[in-house]
Amino acid sequence: MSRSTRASGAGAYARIYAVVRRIPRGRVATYGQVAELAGLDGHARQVGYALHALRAGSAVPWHRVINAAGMVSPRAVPGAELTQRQLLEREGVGFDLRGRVRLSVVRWKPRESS
DNA sequence: TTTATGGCTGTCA
DNA sequence: ATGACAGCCATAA
Repeated sequence: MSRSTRASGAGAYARIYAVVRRIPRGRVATYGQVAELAGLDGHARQVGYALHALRAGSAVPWHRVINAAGMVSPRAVPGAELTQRQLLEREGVGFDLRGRVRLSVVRWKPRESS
């Protein structure tokens, strides 16, 4: 890091992972929400990239992070969204007929002690 | 260094 | 309610 340490540095990733890791099972959070909690308020996209950088085996439940529409993003890799959906369903997250979750119900609420 | 792309979001029709 | 467009910004090449 020759460049000075700033909020938008590589440390941002660790912060994002920390937030995602805090998401309890059976609950989901939107990219924008995670970004805000990670201090990257407004940089929802950055969260998506950080999660994309993760690899299988990471302790980060990336599948619990979805977009503001309440559904998994149609990533470049076909089938991946189905995998995320299955993981969520396995945790008790109910999906809509259109493949959307009820954010009003499964939306993770930080602050409150689970 | 610049260029191109992207796991989004919010607004308008 | 859904569908389409533009904007923002960091990462990777």
